[in-house]
Formats: sequence, structure tokens, C-alpha cells
Amino acid sequence: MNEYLKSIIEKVVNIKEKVEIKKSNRPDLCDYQYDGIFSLSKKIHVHPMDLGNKIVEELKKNSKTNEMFKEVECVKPGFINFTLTDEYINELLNQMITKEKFNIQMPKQETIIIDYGGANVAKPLHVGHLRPAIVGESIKRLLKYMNQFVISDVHLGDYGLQIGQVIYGIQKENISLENITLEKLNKIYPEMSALCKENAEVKEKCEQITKDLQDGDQEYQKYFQKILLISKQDIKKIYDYLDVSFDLWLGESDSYKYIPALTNELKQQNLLKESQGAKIVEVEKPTDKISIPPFLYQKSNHAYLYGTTDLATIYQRQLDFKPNKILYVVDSRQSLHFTQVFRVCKKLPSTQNIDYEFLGLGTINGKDGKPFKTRAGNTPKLEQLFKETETIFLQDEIHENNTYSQEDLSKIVNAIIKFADLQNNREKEYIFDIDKFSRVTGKTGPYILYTYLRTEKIIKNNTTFIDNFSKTIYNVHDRELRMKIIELENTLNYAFETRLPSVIANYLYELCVFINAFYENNHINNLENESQKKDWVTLLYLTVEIMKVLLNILVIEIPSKM
RNA sequence: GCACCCAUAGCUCAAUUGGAUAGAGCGUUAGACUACGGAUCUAAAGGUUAGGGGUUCGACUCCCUUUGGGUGCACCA
Repeated sequence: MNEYLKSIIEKVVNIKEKVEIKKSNRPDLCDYQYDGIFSLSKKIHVHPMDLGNKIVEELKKNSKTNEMFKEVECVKPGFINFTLTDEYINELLNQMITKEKFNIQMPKQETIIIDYGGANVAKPLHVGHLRPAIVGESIKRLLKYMNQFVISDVHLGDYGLQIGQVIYGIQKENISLENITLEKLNKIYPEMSALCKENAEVKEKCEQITKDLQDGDQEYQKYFQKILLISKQDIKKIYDYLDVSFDLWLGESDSYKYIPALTNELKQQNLLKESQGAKIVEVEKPTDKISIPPFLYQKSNHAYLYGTTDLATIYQRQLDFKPNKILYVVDSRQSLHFTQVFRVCKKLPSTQNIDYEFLGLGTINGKDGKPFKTRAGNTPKLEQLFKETETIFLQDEIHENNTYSQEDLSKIVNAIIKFADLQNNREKEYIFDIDKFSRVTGKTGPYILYTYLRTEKIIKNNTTFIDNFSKTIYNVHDRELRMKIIELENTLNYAFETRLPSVIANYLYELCVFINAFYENNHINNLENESQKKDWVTLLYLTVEIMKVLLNILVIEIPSKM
């Protein structure tokens, strides 16, 4: 459609212009609109109304126009309105149902590394880890669906001060290597973290342990390996529950062996500078309006920092995978840090050709608008949160006579949490209200699942009917649902470009609203007209296929019942 | 102190990146079940898009400014 209009416009005005037909926001007037007339008319000094009419006239000369559009008109300066013919809508739907991936045109393939776990070893996953996991997994699936070659990396925080603190705690309490357990780790970390804040001497000791560990101290390495093993198992358990997976389970510690080569390259480029005993890289540009502080590469005690490992990790990835892009799905508060890291990368020959994207996440807040805490004032652990969600969901009297398998329950809990999270723009913070999210009415996971299941039931009862669409559309609800389905390509492309799973979540919700309206007003089982029945079953079949794909991108699995 | 982000219906959020009359859910009010899963559907009420100025044919969207919130600014990650 865009290409077609573009060719006509080029013919009329004789200049090349990006042409995009948008979905109309005046559905009473038309299905689609083109609103670029004003800027065009300014360029060639013609009145917008005259230009609009001229383009419409040219369009109407072409027989293709009559096949596609029932109406093409310019009723107001600046706009051309398009209304599709039923035949053309059905033609598009037929292509969606017969061709692979709904006949969506895919962007060109690139190698993309996506970094989104960010869990820290030695502490249990809490609410703060929920968003990076869900949003990251969803973006990964979206990119894969859009034909990208994607490699995901959990990038564990496993070599920082917290390890030094935990090792210090273990030694202090005389725990032997084989007696280290998850419970003990979960207890020691917060204790030592607090202790370091009030006791400078202890903090210094922990820093020294961290440094020695990084330098390869045998004793500390043994502890580290054990902690890593225990902690990874625990982290994996939670990610498994969330259906979140990674191609690479690397961490900060894995990047250490690349630091010498990285340091070499920095020296070759003459980028390392001394400052107050530490080594830094200046990242400010002359064009900057604000000042960006220098990137801290190495501490004055010669220990490395998370920025160093971030750089070394990029260096490693560049060697292993030659990626076109690296995406970071992390807390927005890390924005400045990554600006610094990316700027250093852009100065180094081996990493400067990679595109870096910082995909920031807003925080999850409680009902009071402050960061989400339990009643006791702690950040809730994810395990607790899942259990609580389950309880709240089952409390609704609707479920009184229902029993759910544990498998279905966990799928429902996942749907509740994920749909709530993903429908929000990832850059903004949002209020976590589990009572609201668990409700079966409204814009919730359960509503989506309910819609899916009742629609799928019809198809299961009528499978033999699935076929191509005839040329007919039967009523307004029917047409609205078909129009919504046609929007799929635009939606996926937009979500892909913006890296916003919320675009998909919102589309899916709107699709459900149209399905339910269709469902209520059009009763398939009573139909005597076989052709119409076939059309409608086929329509619902296509809808369900689309829902399956979108739910998968949103990391939501479908339970056997609701 | 400097910088960045945010402010939209009573509440929680949209608005395809500058287009026509700013849309949903919850809540409120009024309707629809001898029908494929009523956990649904059909409607109504609810707005000076925080205030003020500017750019533009056109501004929730861009610029300036005031107010109110959040966040970040070198040896934590």
C-alpha cells in the first residue's frame, strides 16, 4: 500500500518522499489516512487541497486503486482518506493464512546479543530482577520472530565486592567448603553488606579479598566456585519458573581473561590516563552540552570495577560472535554508566563498529508510588511473590468450584505477572498492584487467557471448515476483527523497531476485545449458511494462530483451562 | 550544585514519534442470558493533557519557563 501510494505521489510531485499510510484515527471517515500532504505542498508551493485532489485523481486513473479501495478522497486539506474494499481485506487475510509468519515482511537479519539477566550471585532474586528478566526475554523472542540471529547472555554479577563480602562472612563463621548452603549464603550476604557500611575496616578487608580473588588466589577461588555453583542453581530455578532462558550463562568473572588484551588496545590508542591513582578514560566530547564524567577503568588499589568487566565482556563478545548490535535490558538508573561504556567502545577499533542500545527499565513501585516493598519493608523475593499471586488469584469466589493443576496454576501466575508488566512502557515505572492484576476482568492476563480458551473451543469443534476466505464480510463486528488482524504486520514492525513489548501486549488486548465483541454478536454454531460458517471458523482460526504467536512473544503459556 | 526522566478522566495506564473529535481498564450509572465458556457484551457520565509562553497550517508530542515528583553524578554493582 505504501509503495503503491509512493509511486503515485512521485509521479505527481516529482520528488522522492517517505510515504506512510497510517491507520485512521477517524474510523467513521476511513480505514487509513495519509497525512503528508501539508509538507509536500509546502515543498512544491501548491495549495494542500489542490495537491490532495490531484493525487486522488491520479490514484483513480489506476485500476489497482479500485481493487484495493472502496473510497479514496481528500475531504479536508492535508489528508487523503482510504477505505478498503471487502475483497481486498479478504485477499490480505488469505495471504496471512497461507503464507509463512502471516506474510509479514521481515527486516534484514543481523547478529544481536541481548544482555538482560543481570542477577547477582550470592543473593536470591527479588522483585528488582523481575522486569529485566521478563522484558528481556520478551524482546529476545520478538527479535527472533523477526528473523534476527539472537544470542542471549545472563551476564551474572559474580566478581564484585559482594563475593568478597560473602567469603569474608564464611571465613568469619568458620564454615567449611562443603558446608556452604544456599540458606547460609542468603543469610550472610545481607549481614556482611550491612556490616561493611558501618565498619570501614571490615569493608577494606572485603575489598582486599575481592582483589585477591580477582588476582587468582587459590583458596578464594575454591570458595568462589562453590558459591557460584549453589547460587546459579537457585537463580536457574526462578528463571525456569518464569520460562526465561539464556544461550550464555557467562558472568563478570568470565571476562577477566580479556582484560590484558583490552588494556593493551586502550594503551595503543593512548586512552588510559592516571587520575588520583586510578586509571580512567576520558569520554567527554567537545559537542557535549552536559559534562560526562570520565570512565573509571581501574581502582587505585589496582582492582577492576564493573565498568571494566562490562568493557571486557564486549571485547569477548566481539571476538566470539562478531555481533552487529548489543542490547542491554537494564535498570534506567544505569543510563550514565552505559553511556560511558559505549563511548569507550566507540574509541576502540575492535568494538567501534558495533551498535549499542541501552534499553532502560523503570522501577516497579508499590501502591504508595515508592519502590515495591513487603509489609515488613523488605524487597520481596520472587519465590514469595509467585506464591502470593497464586493465593490472591484463587481467593476470587469465581474459582470456588474450580480446581487447577499445579502446572496450570503456574502458567496463570506467569500470565498475571507478565501481562501486567509487559503492557507498561518499559521505560516508565509502574505500580505493582497484584489484586488488580489477578482479576479476571479488565486488562489482565486472565482476561486474555479466558478469551483465548473460549475462542479456541469453537475451532476445536469445527476444524474441518478451515479454508480460504470468500469475498464477503458479514457485519460490523466481523469487519472490525478482520481490520484488527490486518494491523498485525504494522504492530510487529513497530514493536521491533522500538523494542517495546508493550506495543504487542496492547495490540493483543485490543484483539481480544474485538474477538469478544465478535463472539457475543455472531453465533457460529447456529449458522445455516455453510459458506459463512466456514468463513467465520477460518477467521477465528487465524485469530487464534496470531494469539499463540503473540502470547509466546510475551512469554505467556496457555493453561488447559481457566 | 549540575544533569536526566516523569506529570494525561476519581484511580491505573494508552495515544505508532507533529495530524482530523486525546483512547482503554477499574470504579460509577443504565441495559442484555431457553445461544458456541456471562470471567462476556451494549451504552452513558467523566478532560483547559500540572501552570504560563513560543515554533507550526496543525502540539499530549518539539523549544523556553515555573511548580511538583523520581533518578543519577570516579574508586559499590
